Formats: sequence, structure tokens, C-alpha cells
Amino acid sequence: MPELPEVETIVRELNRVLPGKTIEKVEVLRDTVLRGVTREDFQLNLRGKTFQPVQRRGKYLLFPFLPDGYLVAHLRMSGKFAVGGEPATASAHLRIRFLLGEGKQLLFLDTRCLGTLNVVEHPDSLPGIRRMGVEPLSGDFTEAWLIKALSGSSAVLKNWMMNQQNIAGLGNIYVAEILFDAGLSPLRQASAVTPREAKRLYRGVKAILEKALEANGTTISDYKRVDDKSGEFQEFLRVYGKMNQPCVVCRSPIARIRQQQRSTYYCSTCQT
DNA sequence: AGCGGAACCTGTCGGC
DNA sequence: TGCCGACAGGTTCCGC
Repeated sequence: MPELPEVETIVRELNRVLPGKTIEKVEVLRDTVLRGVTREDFQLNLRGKTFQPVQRRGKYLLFPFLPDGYLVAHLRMSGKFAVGGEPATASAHLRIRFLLGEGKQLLFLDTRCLGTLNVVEHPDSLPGIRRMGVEPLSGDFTEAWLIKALSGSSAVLKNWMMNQQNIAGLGNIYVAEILFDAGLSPLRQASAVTPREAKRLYRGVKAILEKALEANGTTISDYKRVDDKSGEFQEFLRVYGKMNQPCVVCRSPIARIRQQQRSTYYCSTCQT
């Protein structure tokens, strides 16, 4: 489900309510969302902890606690957070409930149960975070970096963009939209992308992510923000999910192919 | 190194 | 109506 713009939107919304709130009780309704930590340790570690500002790294949410330790969450395909008033929430997909006092609560819901929650001393103890690539909205992400990184890879361009060890936080929707924006075929070899093309790609990454962030992310089927509102970027999608629909630029039908067991949508005329 | 396949789960949709 | 396969904003492990 969520990629960088969705996770960043959720982080911002959690930060409007969570900091300063203290966890009085943790209810685990589904053990399997806990990774590398037992239910007992999870509850013991978090009880009494006070939330600080939430952070994001790639698609991970980081909840730091003082004097040390982090709750680390990954939403995978269908995970969601919700902040509720009264504990009347009777969703069949409620997996973890954090009671915060005064009737307030933080809920973790996940239809498919692929999402994960973890408690660690430091986020880098998780390989997925330790090996995370550059943050595309940070100053570390530059044209020069992208040109060099692409030239040193033997991967196919779509796969390279999806790899979190290269650029952090991109996923199936935004890679499709970025490659369309840049006019580059998802089937290209990364190393064959010219510096001129890499600059287009760089601008595409920035432009698409910034616009998606401004729109609070994309709601296709069930992504919901913390307050249960939807994102609006789906109004701006040009290729993702548009199989056989006319390309907005050249009117030829959008193609769907398979790459790494995922659907890739693109215009074979505009993207070369 | 990088890719395909399978696995982790649940739900929905389209076709027969 | 019911069954069955395909598909879904993700990641990881295994084998070639």
C-alpha cells in the first residue's frame, strides 16, 4: 500500500497528536505482526513510554522513546494507523491497540497482516533500514549521485528504482509515474541511461514525490490517512492502473507488463 | 549481482 | 450462486 508520500503524510498526522502521550497499556490482538520480539517483551518495553516526534526512513515509521529504544513499523501492503477517541473501534482488522489514557488510543490495523511492528535499541539493527538507500527529498539525492549510481548497476531500470537500497521509499505506483514523467522505458538497462536522461529522471523523482506529498498521497483501494481521509494523488496518475486507456500525451494504449512479479504500466510510445 | 519464484496474509473482482 | 484464478502502494529468502 503506502510509499514515501503516504508514509510521510501519516507521520505528519501522527505528530499532530502523539508527542507527549504516554502508553498505558498495549493490547496485541494478532501476534504475527510482531517481528523479532515476543508479545510479552513488546508490551513490557512499551508500557509507560512517552511518544516523541515520529520520524520516517524510506517506508518505515520510527517512534523514538527516551532514554532509548524505538518502535519501528512497516505498513507493507495494507497496514494503517488510526488515532481514536473512545475505544469503541470494532474493526475486524485491528491488530494492535495502544491505550494512551483519557480515552485516547493509537490503533494499528492491517487487513492482510503483512505489516510489521518491532522494538529495537537502534533502527540500524534492522537490515532493511541499515541498507536503506538515499532519501530522495534530502540534499544527498543529487543529479551527480544518480548519474553515477545508475552507471554502476547492471539492473533493469524499473527494478533499480524499486530497490530500496538505491532510492528509499519509491514503490510500484510512483516508479511508474516517475518513469512516464521522465520518458524512460521501465525495460531499459540502468547503466545505459545517459547523463541527460538521468537528469530528466532526477527531476521526475522530485516532481512526482513533491506533488504526491502535496496531495497527501494516493488512495487506490484502501489506503487511509490517520484521520480516515483519503489522499488525492490518484487524480493525477497518468499510467499506473491505466492499462489499455489512451496515453494522455500520444493516445496510444497504456501497456501492462510483469517485472519482478509486479505489474508495470507504461506507454511504449512515449517511454523509450 | 540480479532475477524469477515462492512465501508471508486477506480480500475483491471477473469469468465460467 | 459458487468456485477458481488473478491481482493488490511490500519485503525477504532461496536457487540459478
